Amino acid sequence: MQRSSEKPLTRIQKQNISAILEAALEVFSVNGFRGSTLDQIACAAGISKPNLLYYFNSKQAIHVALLSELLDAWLYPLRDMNPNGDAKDELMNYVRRKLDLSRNFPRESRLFANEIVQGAPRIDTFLKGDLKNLVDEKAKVISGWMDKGLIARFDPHHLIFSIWALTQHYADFEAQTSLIMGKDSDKIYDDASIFLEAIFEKILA
Amino acid sequence: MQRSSEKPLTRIQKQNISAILEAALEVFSVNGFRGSTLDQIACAAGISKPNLLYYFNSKQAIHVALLSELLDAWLYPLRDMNPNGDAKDELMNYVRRKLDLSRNFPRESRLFANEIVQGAPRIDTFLKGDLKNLVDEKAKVISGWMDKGLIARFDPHHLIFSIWALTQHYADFEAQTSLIMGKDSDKIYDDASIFLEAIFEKILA
DNA sequence: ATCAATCTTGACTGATTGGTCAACTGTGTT
DNA sequence: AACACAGTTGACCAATCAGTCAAGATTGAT
Repeated sequence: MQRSSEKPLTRIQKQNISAILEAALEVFSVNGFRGSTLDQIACAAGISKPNLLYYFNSKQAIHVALLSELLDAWLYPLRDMNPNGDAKDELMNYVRRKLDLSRNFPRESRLFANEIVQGAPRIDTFLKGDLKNLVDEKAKVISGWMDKGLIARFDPHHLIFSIWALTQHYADFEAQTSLIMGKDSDKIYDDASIFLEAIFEKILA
Repeated sequence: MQRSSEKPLTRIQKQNISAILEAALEVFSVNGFRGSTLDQIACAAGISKPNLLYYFNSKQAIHVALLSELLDAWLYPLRDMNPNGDAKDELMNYVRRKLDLSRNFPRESRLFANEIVQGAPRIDTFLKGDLKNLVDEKAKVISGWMDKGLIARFDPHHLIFSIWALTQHYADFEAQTSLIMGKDSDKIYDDASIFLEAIFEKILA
């Protein structure tokens, strides 16, 4: 089956493809690409391995499909930052939305983290293309806000990186934080939300 | 060969073991545990695979040896934080030392990150044992500083997490930051150092 | 020089895994 | 009912990989 064709999907196709992607996300985000097997994914999706390969031609094809789905959602909150909005509100809102993304989609965050930690072999064109452009653009916006004295002056790129680092940490390193805190991650996110709100309030002031 | 015996190591043993660990660090930190092969490690170490297995009984044994080496170095800067020192200096110093660790030992940081992202299967006893104890102890120290009004009040655990997140990000996500900034990572670390210095100055005030 | 212990490796093995294929079944359209 | 096509799978294959083994090479103490 060629997933590139333009025919509308049948009921069974929709159902199986989404089951496969859900299963693959679960498996890839825990074991990484090389550490995951098609049998695991097929089993988790409730179908046979040949049937899985009927919908996706290769293991890589599944991985690519997952990553491209993810990258859109990933960019959205930053893209949505409004240059004409209130500087501090826009940034605080970005922090909140990014933390919500970690809370609600930790597997996606870990899938992405796995990919970057290992040198981003499959998404470097995305990183130095779409992502770089967007970040450069928003860094300029933030820099403009700093020029007007609406928020404190810092390197805007590193300010963006710090938001990423602080919010993703709770998803990517959840195993660590929850073992150290001895709490389930939902309560940790509640505290994290208060903490991040407070420090960014001070940073931006 | 049993690595548990107490005999002193020969010249050849020292040489080969350190070559193996160096090679394994390089390979594991890029490919993860399951993504790395003994052939890769043996080749990088300049020896044959059976010879590698003469020094370490299994792939896991190499991994465990690397991780335990790493965990000591990992704890050191936090353990070294002096309860009787100047609160702000001690914390700023911890940030600096942690960033230096990322700059000078990015492979170790990525090895650790790989392990945590995948749920910390092999080091959870360390996390909820030694690490938790140390973090709890230092959180109390920080909390004491906050009580005395020496630094601003926050959840001390999350303050520690934020230092980890911000400093490790530059090692673990180096692929991302260097592609977006279009600079080599050494220059990025110079800017990161200035940025982190500035924001923690504001956070702690 | 000898000899025992250490060190080294080519050639294997058994298990796992990504992917194929031919044959079979289910679906929906006429 | 009949038929074309979508969907499904057991059995298989070739490649890869962790780990073994027996035989040979090196080392260093005497």
